[in-house]
Order: sequence, then C-alpha cells, then structure tokens
Amino acid sequence: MNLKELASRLGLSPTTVSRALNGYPEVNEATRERVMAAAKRHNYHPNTRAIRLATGRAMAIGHVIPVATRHEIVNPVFADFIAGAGETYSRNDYDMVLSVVPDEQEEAAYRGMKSKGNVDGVIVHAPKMNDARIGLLHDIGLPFVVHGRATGTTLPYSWLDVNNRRAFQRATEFLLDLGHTRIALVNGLEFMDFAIRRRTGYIDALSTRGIAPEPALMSSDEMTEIAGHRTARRMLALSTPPTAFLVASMISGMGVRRALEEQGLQMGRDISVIIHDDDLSYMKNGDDVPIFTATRSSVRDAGRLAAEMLLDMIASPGPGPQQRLLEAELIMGQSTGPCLKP
Amino acid sequence: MNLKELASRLGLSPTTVSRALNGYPEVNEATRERVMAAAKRHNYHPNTRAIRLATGRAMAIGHVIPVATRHEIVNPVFADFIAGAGETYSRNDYDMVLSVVPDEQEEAAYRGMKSKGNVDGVIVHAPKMNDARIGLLHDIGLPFVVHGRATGTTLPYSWLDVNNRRAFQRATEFLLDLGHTRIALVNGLEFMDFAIRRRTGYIDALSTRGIAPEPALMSSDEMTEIAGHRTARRMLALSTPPTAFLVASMISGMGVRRALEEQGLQMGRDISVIIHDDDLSYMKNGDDVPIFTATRSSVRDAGRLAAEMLLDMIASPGPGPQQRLLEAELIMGQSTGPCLKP
DNA sequence: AATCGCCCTCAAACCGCTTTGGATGGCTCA
DNA sequence: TGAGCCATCCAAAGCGGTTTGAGGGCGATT
Repeated sequence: MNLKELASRLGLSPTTVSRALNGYPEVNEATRERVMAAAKRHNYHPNTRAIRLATGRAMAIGHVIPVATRHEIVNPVFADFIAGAGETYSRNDYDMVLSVVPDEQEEAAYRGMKSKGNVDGVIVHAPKMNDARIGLLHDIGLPFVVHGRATGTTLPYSWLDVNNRRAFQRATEFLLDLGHTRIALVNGLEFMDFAIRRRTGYIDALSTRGIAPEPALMSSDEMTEIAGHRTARRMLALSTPPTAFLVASMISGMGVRRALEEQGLQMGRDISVIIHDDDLSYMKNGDDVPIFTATRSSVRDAGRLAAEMLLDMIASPGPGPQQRLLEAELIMGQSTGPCLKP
Repeated sequence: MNLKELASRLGLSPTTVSRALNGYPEVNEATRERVMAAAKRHNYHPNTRAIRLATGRAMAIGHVIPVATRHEIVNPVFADFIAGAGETYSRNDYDMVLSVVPDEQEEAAYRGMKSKGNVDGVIVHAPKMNDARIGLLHDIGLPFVVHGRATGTTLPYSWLDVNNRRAFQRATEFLLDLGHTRIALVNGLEFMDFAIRRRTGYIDALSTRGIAPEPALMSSDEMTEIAGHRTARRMLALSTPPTAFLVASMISGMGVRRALEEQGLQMGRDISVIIHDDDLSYMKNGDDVPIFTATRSSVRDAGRLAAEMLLDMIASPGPGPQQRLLEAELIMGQSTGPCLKP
C-alpha cells in the first residue's frame, strides 16, 4: 500500500493525500479525516526511503563508536547513554544509527556519513584534549553535540557535560572535612577530558586547604575492576597509605573495594571511599541505601538531553552552539567516615 | 557532487557511470578506470538515500531494545554484542539502527520497521519462553536471527546460541568432582530462555550423580551485583550453607564475592565459585590468570556471527533457517578448590 | 452579471540513483 | 558485400514520496 494507491482508492490525488496526512492547512478538514481514516484502515505507513530522498533529510542521528584494539573506554557508560538518547530519538521519529569502526577509521566514518547522507547529525563521545573530531565536523558541516568537552579547542561547539571538576572538588572537600588528608585519586585515563577535569577539582580542593598533591597518591588508568584493584593494592602498600580513596567509577570502585577487603579493611569504618556514580541501570549503587558515598549524575539523562539538544539544533539551525553543564549531586553512602589516623 | 554532475564532467551518461562504479560488465575497462579516477578525485560518494529508494533495500539492520520500567536485562551484555555485530555491519556497508522503545511498544516497533522499510532485517535479543516476537516477525515477513533460542516455539527460525545447558552441566560436574555436593545456583531471571537452560544443565548434572536439587540452593534474579550479593548472603545464612556457587554472570559474581568476603570466606580455599563469563571487554575476568573459574563464551563474537548469519540470509534467501550452537569453554581460575566439609 | 478572492484540489517536476530496453558502430564471417 | 554479433553506451522509466505553481468552483462584492 503506497501513497498513489491510497489516493486512487480515495479518489484524490497523491498531493492532497500527502498534505492531509502531514497536516498542511490547505486541505478541507472533512477530507483530512477521510484520508486519515483510510490510512489507518489500510495500515498505510509512508515509505521511509522515499521520504528521505524527497525531503533530503535522513531522519537519523549517527553515533560513531571507535573500537580500539587497546583501550575499551566507552563501553560501560555507553550502553546507558545510548538508551537515553534512543528514547529521545524514538519519541521524535528519528532513527539512531551506530557505526562501529576501527579507531583509525573514525575520521573516514564521519566523512562518509556526511557524503552518503545517511544521518542529519552526530553525537561525539568521549572527547579528548584537543579533540580533532570537533574541527573535522565543523569543516565538513555536520551538526553535532559533544558529550563532554574538549579542552584546548578554540572553535565554538555544542556540548553537554557534567561539572566534573566541581564534583571532584566537592568530594575531596567532603573527605577533608572528615579529617582525611591522605586522599588517593583513582582516576580514569588522563587523555580523556573528563579525567583531567576531575583531577583539577581534586587538586584545587587540596591546594585550597594547603595540602600539596602527592604523585604517589594519584593514578590514571582504565576504569575497570582489575585496574581499580591493582591501583588500590599498590597504594595500600605505601609506607603511609591513604586513608581515603576518590574513585572515577562504580566499576573501578568495586576493584578498590576488593583490594580493601583483602587487607581486612572495612569501608566507612577503617577507610573512606567516594566514587563517581553514572547511575547505570545495571550497576546500581545499592538499593535504598547507597553502598558508596558518591558524586552522582545519570548518564542516561545525559543521553536524553544531548539528543534533544541535537534535534533542536537540526530543527532550527539559527542560533549558535548550545551548551549545558549538569551538576552532579553528592550522595551519602556507607563508605565514608571520619579519619581515624592522627 | 552527484552522479549526474560527475557524468556530465566525464562526458558520459549517468547510466554508464553508475555501471562503471558498480562493476557491471558492459562498460569498457578503460572507461571504467577513467570513471573510478574521477569519482575519487571529486570525492564522489553515491547518496545513500537515493540508492535505498532505487534498489528497495535499506542496507540496514535493526535492533529493537525494549526499555522496561522494571527490569534491565539486556544492558550489560548488550554493549558487547552490539560492538561485535557492528563490526560485521561496517565491513559490509550496512548500517545498524537501534530502536529504543518502551517494552509495550515492541511489537509496534517491529511492524513499523517492516512497513516503513528502514531495515532489511532484525536481530532479536534476549528471547523468553514462547517468545511472541518469533511468530510476529514470521508473519510480517521480516528476516531475523535470534540471539538465543525460545523454548516452546514450534516455528522454524534462525538462531545463534551458546550451549548454556551443557556449560552449566559441565561446571556442575566439575564442582561435583571436587567433592562439592551442596552447590548453589545463582541464576538469572528464569523467564529468560538461557536461564532455563542453565538450570536444566545444573539439575541434570546433580541428578546423574544421584543428588536431589534443593530449592533453597536455587535462586533466580536479575544479574546485578546487588542481587548476587543478596542471594549469596541469604544462602550463606542457611543452617547448612552451600560449599560452592554457580553464578550466572560476572557481575552477579562480584556481588557473591562481596557476600563471601563479608563472612571472611576466601574463594578457592574456603568456598568455590564458578561464574559464566561473557568475556565483556570492560569487565574482564582477570588479566593473565582468571579470577573466577568460569564457563566462557564471548558475546562479542556472538554478535559478529549472528550479524553474519543475518546478512547471509538476506543476500541469499533461498535455504531455510540457519542455526548455530556455540560451546562455552570451561576455564580454570582461582575461585575453585576441593570441598573441605565432609 | 461580471469580477474578485478564497478554499480546495491537482498535474507535474523533483530528489539521485538503478535498470530496462534500445541504439550505434565496428568487426567477423559467409 | 551484407548480414549478424558483440561491445559499448545512452535515453527514459521507474522507486515513492514532497512541493511548486496553477486552476476550478463558488460565494461575496460591486
């Protein structure tokens, strides 16, 4: 069942039927209802391929996922971000197209999307310092929103980010207020922009209280259970080990906890831990009472909002770049307590 | 730069240029090279939207992700499956379109994909018993491959699955061989087909050795850290607690481990644990030495293979449904040891 | 009664590609 | 020499919608 056939059954022209269905004003209200009814009765859905060609719009948003042989950075939070963004797309009749490419082909993937015209815009994930993708997308003229920010980029661009610096600053202050001074930072990889900002927040808080950051207490690694465990284990073996840990993710945090338990240390009593909680649906930080004290910000909400921002930009390309900074909340769990050591 | 313009620059007709680029035989080899060179020089990429309309093929595969308000089942393994499938699609110039919909709209989503024609086929995730989606897709005539199987379905259909029954049977036998008789099963939700099969394997192994399965040692819940912890904690409180745990996933396993450590039990020495390891890239079971003894099967490979199967079916729709059963390997970690209790 | 204007509808062009069904010309072969 | 045959290329008709520009019908105005 296509437009032409539906039109002929109704004794109308395709033009009128098309207009009736798309809510154009120049069609009689009675006619419109007749058309609508017939469309429903015959289960007519316009062919997406034809609409796309005719309108020149892809009605789809692209997400490029570079799959590295070495690091696997996006994965854990990625699923939830996608779920959030996907909800927005569905509500707006957009498709979400994922492109999984080897990371050295990432640039080609963006160029391809532009020239093949299968998306109207893209979301950029996991920005690094001086991220080359921003300049690239700017040049080829593909609308985009960055999830995060890219320090060092001078071009204006649209982004949605969590205030990572502030979150880690507050968390550090909270630990300082509990009397901790030897606070370890178990950070993500520091070529990732968010990791740099978190580190800055941590250092700022320490400096304000006149505490010099200690390199032995600062680490940067992948945010996996294994790496978290390895790092915490190493730091606990120091001659004067930390009394508190500030950890980049729920998953790293589980590794840290394992290392603590191996040493017979109980979180919240013997040692304090604060993690960053992306509020992942499959990795909840406790049921009612949070396990970890945490800086929390839902990455799923971020997905929803970033997608809305992008669709908005596509719908009305007028105004310049949009930006939005979300604040993480500091939630109290059972993993923090006053410092016992003098 | 489009086909017509490229053709006119070359002094050829669009027909010839199209044929030259698509490798048809009725064009002079010299002409073809000239066309190819010009295409590259002008950075010509055919417009996807036009190709799709003209050929009637979407060159895209759909994945419907139902987002439930209650359970969040697919998420953890989903990201890796998608990454695997995505690699296959990229290699074959297919797009992957994800559709995130409230689970009560799942049927509508499949129907929409068919009638809107934006995909050539779909992958069905997380089949349940008597899964209604199989009949539905069969009826509307959209090619599909199921990741897993659906017990109770009589229609023939294509699937790719891990031999879950056998994996859990072997794991149970392994524990029995170590002298364990009180083996706990920490299963996934048992309306999921794979969970039923795992349970069957577990029970079969016990029965063969003349051991009656004990309801108090069998649980079924979401595969989260929280749920794993809760279940293990409950079972450890039994008057005669289990000496071994068979756990449905890496994440549940981490919850189980937490419960064990709370009781001061050390895995591999005081108590044995076997998990199922989907070989998730962000949740590795140890670096070189596996932490957990595990039944392992890469869900990423499964994604790759399922996608290949589907593309193959679309390319040559002749033969009937394809099926493929992968075997999980039993890998030795540090979490199992001989039973100490009499 | 003629004119104007408004409401509604339609024919046809267009989006950019594929594909069918010729057309052209040179070459072989009887 | 002329028929037949390839090899090569092209014009035009789709694919299934949207959109432009024009026109018919009819009540209101003069």
